[in-house]
Amino acid sequence: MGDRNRRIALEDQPRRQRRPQEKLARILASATTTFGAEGYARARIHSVCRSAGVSIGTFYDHFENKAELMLQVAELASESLPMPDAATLPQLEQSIAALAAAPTAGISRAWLEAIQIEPGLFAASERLRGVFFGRYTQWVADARAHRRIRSALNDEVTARTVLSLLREAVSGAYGPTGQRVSDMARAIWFVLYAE
Amino acid sequence: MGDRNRRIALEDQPRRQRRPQEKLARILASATTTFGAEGYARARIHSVCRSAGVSIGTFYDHFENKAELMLQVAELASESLPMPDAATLPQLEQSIAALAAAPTAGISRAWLEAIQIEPGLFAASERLRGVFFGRYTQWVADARAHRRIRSALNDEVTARTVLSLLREAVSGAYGPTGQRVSDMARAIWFVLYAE
Amino acid sequence: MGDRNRRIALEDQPRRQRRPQEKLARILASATTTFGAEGYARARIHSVCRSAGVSIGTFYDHFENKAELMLQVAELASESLPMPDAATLPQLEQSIAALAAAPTAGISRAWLEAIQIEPGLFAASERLRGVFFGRYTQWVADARAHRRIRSALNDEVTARTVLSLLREAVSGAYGPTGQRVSDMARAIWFVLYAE
Amino acid sequence: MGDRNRRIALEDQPRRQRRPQEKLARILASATTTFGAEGYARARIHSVCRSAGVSIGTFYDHFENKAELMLQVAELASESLPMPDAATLPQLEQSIAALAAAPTAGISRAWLEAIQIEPGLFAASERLRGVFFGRYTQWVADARAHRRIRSALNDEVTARTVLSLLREAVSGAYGPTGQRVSDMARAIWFVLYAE
DNA sequence: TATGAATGAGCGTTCATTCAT
DNA sequence: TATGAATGAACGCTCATTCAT
Repeated sequence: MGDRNRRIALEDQPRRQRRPQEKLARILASATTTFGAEGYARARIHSVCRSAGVSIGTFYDHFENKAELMLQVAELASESLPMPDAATLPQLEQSIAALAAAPTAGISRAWLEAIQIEPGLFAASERLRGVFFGRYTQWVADARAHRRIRSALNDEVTARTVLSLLREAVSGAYGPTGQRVSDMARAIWFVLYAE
Repeated sequence: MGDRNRRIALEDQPRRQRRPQEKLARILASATTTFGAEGYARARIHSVCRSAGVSIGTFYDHFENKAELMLQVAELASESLPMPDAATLPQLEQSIAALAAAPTAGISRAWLEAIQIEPGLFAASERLRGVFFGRYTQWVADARAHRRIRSALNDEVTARTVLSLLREAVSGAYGPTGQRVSDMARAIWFVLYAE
Repeated sequence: MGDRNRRIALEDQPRRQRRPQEKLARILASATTTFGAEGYARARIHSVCRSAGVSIGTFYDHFENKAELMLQVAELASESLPMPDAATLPQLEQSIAALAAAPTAGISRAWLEAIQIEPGLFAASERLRGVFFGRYTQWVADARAHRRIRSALNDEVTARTVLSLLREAVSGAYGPTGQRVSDMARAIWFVLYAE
Repeated sequence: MGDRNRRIALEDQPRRQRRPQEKLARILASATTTFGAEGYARARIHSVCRSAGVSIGTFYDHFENKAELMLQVAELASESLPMPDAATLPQLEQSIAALAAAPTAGISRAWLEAIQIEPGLFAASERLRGVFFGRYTQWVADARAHRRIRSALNDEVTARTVLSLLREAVSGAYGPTGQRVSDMARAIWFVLYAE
């Protein structure tokens, strides 16, 4: 029922009623979900458009091609990605659970897939990598500074480790989400604070 | 005897007309390389067959479809995957470097991609996950037993962490391989042995 | 008076908000260039409008569709097309060079392409053909009368020949323009005046 | 009736019955007709395949893409194009009429369209141009030698003129074919032999 | 009168899979 | 048993045209 009504409702809306800005946002939101759920190659522009309530033509008014959509989705995800709160282990676990439940959860894997397929994404991938590693290295340094930790694992290696474990936590295909998140929270806690 | 000689002669030839068993092996080897390098979706059956020196028809005599090929490749990789040698950090690093250079290096990511795309692979993925986690949990336990370590991180969580970091080491898309391997070796060493 | 001044002021502006008449003229000029350069099918209404400084909506207020634009461009070109000056060979060559440099140069080929694609243009093409052939036959007759030539090639055939060679000269895809123009000027001179 | 039966007949044929060579030939024949009738851009691969009785996949086994098909069609047309017989005016007219009735008649215009659209065809167009001009210049020289003609129009310019007029004759969009062919035959005769 | 965001049919192309030989 | 030519659904993307503002 909801589905049918919704479709009718959308069709009943006059052509220009929804604001342009909103359309772009809806495309990005839809793409985030779709790329996250299906990966890059498998995600179909058609589906992204349909679930955004937007025509294919409109999509191509906003994006050059599929690769550019992926790029914008990845950049949006990277900007809006909050650093997990590592004050206590329960808080860390909660932060990661929130990350895993967010629409951006699968974007990391989709991005890894995309940069392998699309040569044009290479430069951007280098840049995003730098941004991410930099932010996480800082985050590691800050978290440890609070506790005056001197780990055997330096901040850079720890950051790379944390990123890898976060990816496992939020978009791992293996095992029930709860267990995964909990396990990875422990692991991250350990690499952060064990002396 | 003539027959035998002929067979031997044929085996000396670099391609074609070898025994069926060998064809299957060549397909699997070729698929391992191809899936590892290109990922699941991007890999083309055509390419696998060509680089195996086998016709497409022959391929479909041995495998139901692309998914089954992926499954057999994954199972072969899981069986033949040697446990890294974690006696010393340099040895661990060397083991991981060997893993990264092996043809199976990219299979893990290709598998993750495949189980997302092919619904029929779900059951197998559950099974393989069990096998892998079990083997690595045992490996962790053994490694720690040698050193009488009592880590804050239990063996199961450590195993899952190690697997995630190994994946990052061998098929991460980011950064130069040497640095990646070296960093991940340190991280794995740390989660294994820090008390 | 204020009104008048304002209008003048507006005309001084290079773009936008001029009188409707002028918009139509700008569209036609832009379309002439675009069709000439790109051909009919490849030319995009979007580009024509943008380089005319006119919105797509305004365009469709003036023209039913792409075919009608082509028609008006072709008719404008046929009306404004000056007959080459065939008093002397150098003058003929110069006239043709001017034709080749004019924005209308490529219209002939675009028109040929358009009447093949758009069934609705058939009637107009018949009419334009009559106009063209009539004018050129007259031009041939006049040119020959000046010199009291009695060619073995009658005026109608000569006109058709001249038109074909002019098309080759101004929009031939082959060879450098200068050579092409020079060669075709000679050929036209020959079919006009050889007895 | 013929049409229906034909279609059924084709469907009844087993998959591999028609010889491979024949398929390629059928594609080329179909493409020649289609490109000739519709031009390059308007011709649809789909139509070419359907009228060749071949699937799209098969088409792409034989040709890289649409541009390569056009190239092969153009080269085939250029190879098989017989030089018109210019012994007498009636024979010349008959030769041109045969050219106009041949499937290759429209290829010249389609080719001109294609090289404008496809950058990859540029090199080939230069080569084909050289071949054509060379062959026609020789043809002009031979024809004139038979009659010991010394025209005011040199052989190269004449060849270019003849090519332009032949194009007008065989694929001109204007006027009934018979008249067109007859007119152009006269014009060609004139530029060849008038002293 | 003027705008340009929105539409979607239709294009060229790919590739897993089939089956006559 | 082995082959590879053949298939066609499905993809990413274009652009003439419409219509709410």
